[in-house]
Amino acid sequence: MRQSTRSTIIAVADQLFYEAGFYHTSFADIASQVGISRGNFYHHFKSKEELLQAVIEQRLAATRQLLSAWAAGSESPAARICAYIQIVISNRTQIKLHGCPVGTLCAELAKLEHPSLPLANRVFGLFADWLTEQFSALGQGQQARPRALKVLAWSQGVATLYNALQDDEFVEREVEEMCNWVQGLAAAS
Amino acid sequence: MRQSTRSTIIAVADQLFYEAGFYHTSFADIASQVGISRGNFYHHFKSKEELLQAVIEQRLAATRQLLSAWAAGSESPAARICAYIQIVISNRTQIKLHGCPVGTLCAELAKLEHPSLPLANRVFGLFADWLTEQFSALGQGQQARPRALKVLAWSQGVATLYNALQDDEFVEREVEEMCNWVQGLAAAS
DNA sequence: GACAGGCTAGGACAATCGTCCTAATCTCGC
DNA sequence: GCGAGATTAGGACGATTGTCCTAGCCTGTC
Repeated sequence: MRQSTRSTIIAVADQLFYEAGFYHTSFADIASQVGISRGNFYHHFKSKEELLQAVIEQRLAATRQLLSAWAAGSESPAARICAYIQIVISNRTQIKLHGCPVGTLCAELAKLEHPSLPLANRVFGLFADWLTEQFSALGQGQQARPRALKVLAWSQGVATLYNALQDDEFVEREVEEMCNWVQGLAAAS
Repeated sequence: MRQSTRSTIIAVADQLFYEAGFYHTSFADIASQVGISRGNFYHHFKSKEELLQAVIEQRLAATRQLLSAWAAGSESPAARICAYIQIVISNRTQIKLHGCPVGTLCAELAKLEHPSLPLANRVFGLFADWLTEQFSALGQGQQARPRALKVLAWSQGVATLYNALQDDEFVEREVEEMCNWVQGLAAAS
């Protein structure tokens, strides 16, 4: 049980930062959900910022693992890109309630002018680089990165609007169109 | 000078809510920028929520005025839709720093589970309805609303990613592609 | 020039925030 | 089973929050 308390704190903080925002989540909230006392925090993290860093680094690690799994699990680059696109569907319940975990955290930290903003933005970087690889493998050449960013921006926009409008058909329609577009690119190459 | 102080407070709060977020903006911040005392607030607004409502209602009024100006200023529906799309370019400096004012406020209020969230979402509704009208005038029929939401989501995604990645070329490229797509729809009808 | 009412400044208020301190408890090698 | 070090609970701290109260100022009317 050495690492357990620390990793539990990170997991709970991760979820609460997502649900309620970083700034709005207090140590009291996290402590009560973890089941530890408020003052005990500073044995594991010397500040709230250090906790945030740990949360983001855990997200980076989880994202790397997810991307590796997608890369290993799908045969074609187009199927891999569609695996990314489908995340909007598979996480729809959470996205409907709290938006995209990556986008909303980066937007909040930007407004707070928080020192960990560059670290948070690296999650976007992981997705962008991975998608760029897939579009390159699809034979898109110089167009690989622009198209990766297009897919990334598309998913952000869909998540934001889904959170606001709560329109299920909108999401399904957009996901289908986007997958069709990717498969069209694959067929043309 | 009857209404002036109240409207000054709203204008300052509007900007600060955008720059730093609603929750992170305190009465002390607003008061010091307006140049009034902190305790004097409650003569104009009986709570922070009432101030937020006034800010959102001012945004709704400003949005209606903007949309009317675009409707009056452009001949074709396609030109009107492109006027919307170009807002990402004309507001690029602010968007680069703080994201989209509409999207970031709605995302924050959703996480706070704030009672004014439905009111904030109505700003999205204004844009969605206006864009739907333009696509209808373009002869899109049943496709008008889906395409309006697509443009709305697109602008949200571009704003979010621009705020995170700070990539100027990305924005210019996306705006150009989106305008070309709209003009293509117009030519086909 | 007295008076009423809109407006303001300044501070008090309880609550909550992140942070820190200390003493008690637990765990484990010897 | 003893002692060192990791872990914990609980509370104190200064600062800040939204809110409220009160005494005074300003403006305009009779």
